Amino acid sequence: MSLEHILLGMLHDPSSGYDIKTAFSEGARHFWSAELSQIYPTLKKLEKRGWLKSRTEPSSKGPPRRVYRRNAAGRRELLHWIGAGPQMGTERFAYVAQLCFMHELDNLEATTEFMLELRGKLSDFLTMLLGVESELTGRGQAAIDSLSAEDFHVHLALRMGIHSMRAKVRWCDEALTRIKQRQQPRAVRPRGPDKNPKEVRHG
Amino acid sequence: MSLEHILLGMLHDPSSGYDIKTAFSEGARHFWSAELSQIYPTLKKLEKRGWLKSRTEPSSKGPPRRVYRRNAAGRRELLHWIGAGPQMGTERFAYVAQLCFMHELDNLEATTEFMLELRGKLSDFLTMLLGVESELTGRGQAAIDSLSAEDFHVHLALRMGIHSMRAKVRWCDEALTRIKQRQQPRAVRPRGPDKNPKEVRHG
DNA sequence: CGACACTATATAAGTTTTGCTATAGAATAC
DNA sequence: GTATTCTATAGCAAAACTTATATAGTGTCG
Repeated sequence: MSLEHILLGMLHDPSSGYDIKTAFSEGARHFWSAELSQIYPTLKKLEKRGWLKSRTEPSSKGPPRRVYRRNAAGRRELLHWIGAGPQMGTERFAYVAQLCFMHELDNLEATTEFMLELRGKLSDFLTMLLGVESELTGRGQAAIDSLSAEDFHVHLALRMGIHSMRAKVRWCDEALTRIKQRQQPRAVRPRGPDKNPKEVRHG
Repeated sequence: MSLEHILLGMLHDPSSGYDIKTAFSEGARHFWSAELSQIYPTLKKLEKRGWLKSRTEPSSKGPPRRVYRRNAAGRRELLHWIGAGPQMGTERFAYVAQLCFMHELDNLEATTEFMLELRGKLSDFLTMLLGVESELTGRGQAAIDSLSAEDFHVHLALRMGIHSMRAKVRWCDEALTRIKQRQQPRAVRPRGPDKNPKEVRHG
């Protein structure tokens, strides 16, 4: 189970279930996410297994917090997990399946609208990730060089989300171009080698 | 539930649970996947709900096949799903979490090894996707222009996987470069504006 | 002909994840 | 002063998903 190990990894610094949920809503969102109703029982399970220790802390702004922290056994388990090599889970993208099936609509306008909406969402996500990056590395290459070992690795991880989102936004643009091209199949091809075109309008 | 709708989408052409599993193992793998033990009960559920019809067919190489096909009600449900706009599920990448936590190891050699192994796996996946693409569009732009509406949309979907995988392979390369840079922090920066370097080895 | 691999369907058992609901103190808005 | 929102924990039901196992016909290799 990956969530168990991800919690172990996050609990180097002590934090509550609520803190972890907050982390998933912010920077960590590009690689994992979980609901509170999954986080709380998992924390309990990990403590029962002897990988975490908890204590209650008074809170200035709400009910008392139960703060968990990883112990030596938990660290051993974490190292075992990351030592087992990259874990490749199944990637699932419902929107790609939706796109696949849009041929049933028999007009490309719906596909265009779909891709535009998707582009907006992906682009918003990219913007968020770039914001997280500039918080981390703000002042250019010099700041990147002086990151702590932890932030260096977090930054590497963040770069994956940025590369991936940028690629997906570009994919949307490519798709929109292909759709336009298909809607006007008789248009001139830019800089084609054919000097005697036969399919051009208004030749 | 997405799997239900994905099965509805795939069952324009009649096929068995086994056929669908095969599709998930091949081209469709870059956007969804499911086990037989999840596919069979879902097909039954969809038939009970009146969205699919099934019949048994004799098979030349094994026990009789139960072949499902979407009906008009199933098509309506599918169109409703794709009309609701892009469904953005939670993306989960255990390997990015693993990378995040590798700072605990206090040496970058493990990180290098990890990224190299990951690069290999991602690159293999990319190769597979490019193979599927060339089966679909083999003979260049002309072949792309003459795709059926269905294959056109499938190709758009496939391009997402290709863009995304390519970006991830590039991310691995970038990460490996950053790691090297960090291991030799005193090396000359290429084409820097500083004409009087102070931190360069061997002058 | 027996072992093995492949095609095909099916179910049981268990895990993982989501969604909804309840409780409750503290801060903020109207 | 009441309503809403934020912080914080907890439990339950249902959905989604995985792993393991069972059955059975068919072809093939030795």
